[in-house]
Amino acid sequence: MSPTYHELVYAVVRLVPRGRVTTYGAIAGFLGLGASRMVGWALNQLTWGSGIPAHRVVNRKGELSGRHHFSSPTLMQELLETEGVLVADDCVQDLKNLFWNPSLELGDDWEYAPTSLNLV
DNA sequence: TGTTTGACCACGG
DNA sequence: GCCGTGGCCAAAC
Repeated sequence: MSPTYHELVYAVVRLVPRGRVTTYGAIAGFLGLGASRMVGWALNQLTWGSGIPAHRVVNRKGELSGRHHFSSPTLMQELLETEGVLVADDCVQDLKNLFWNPSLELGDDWEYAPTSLNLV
């Protein structure tokens, strides 16, 4: 079964460590989607049953652009702060330091594998 | 089947 | 360094 870009995005987001954040563009570029919007759209399909830490995905400015899609507008910030990520004015502080680069951490030869979905 | 939309990004002024 | 514009690809209407 060929994975859709949703599944690719989900797999990558699940691999984001606690206390770290990544960006839509990083995921899009890493997956070679070429369209960062698709990442956001894919995450829009997420539900709390998916077990995907979507709160660790922010836009390139570090702003919590997707907070409005959570159960509560402040939930995203709460989750990040719980993981030790400083958030102020809906923006991740010290994004440059907390940024998690998929292609750098996983390597350019990383491939989607169903087993990745079993990780939490 | 064609149009619109979307949790965005890069670029130019 | 901020603002406007184009592009990007797939799903929803």
